[in-house]
Amino acid sequence: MVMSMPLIVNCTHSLAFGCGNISMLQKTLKRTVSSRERGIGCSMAITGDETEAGSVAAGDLGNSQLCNPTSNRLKAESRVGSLGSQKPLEDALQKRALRLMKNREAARECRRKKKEYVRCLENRVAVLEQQNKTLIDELRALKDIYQHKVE
DNA sequence: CGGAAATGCCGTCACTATCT
DNA sequence: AGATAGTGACGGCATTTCCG
Repeated sequence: MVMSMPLIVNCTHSLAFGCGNISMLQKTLKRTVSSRERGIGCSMAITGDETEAGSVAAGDLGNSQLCNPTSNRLKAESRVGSLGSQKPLEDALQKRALRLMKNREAARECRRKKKEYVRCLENRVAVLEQQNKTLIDELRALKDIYQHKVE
């Protein structure tokens, strides 16, 4: 799978819309644009052996779960169910709960991997900077020796 | 010391690539 | 074609840092 990483990972979200339908629409529109605008990326393959066990918080449920318990999709699913018996509704709800749970775990894993990837890159930068420093010193020493021989 | 800004983490949604 | 996994983007909340 081809993955792209934004160059700037963190950003502060200063605009605060609610959790209602309008905000969801705005969110969706904004997302659709922004995800296509992004052209620059870098592959997220971890090539180093500098791995580290990520500190993943235990799965306590967050706040935003309470924010929008009935999304548009759920409502649509519920509508389908309400036309017939109760069973399809239950199935839809169960299916949604399962999907959310899986996605929650996937997101956790994704973040863990991303952090590990960033750590690897940082380690690599540190190693390369050290190597660069060493090589510069070596070059300086050799130049020095050469200078003395010429004289 | 209190409020604002910054940062970190989380859950969710939308989208895409891949699998079956 | 539908199911699934992975991930970017977003908003919300908690905590930390900064500054008047």
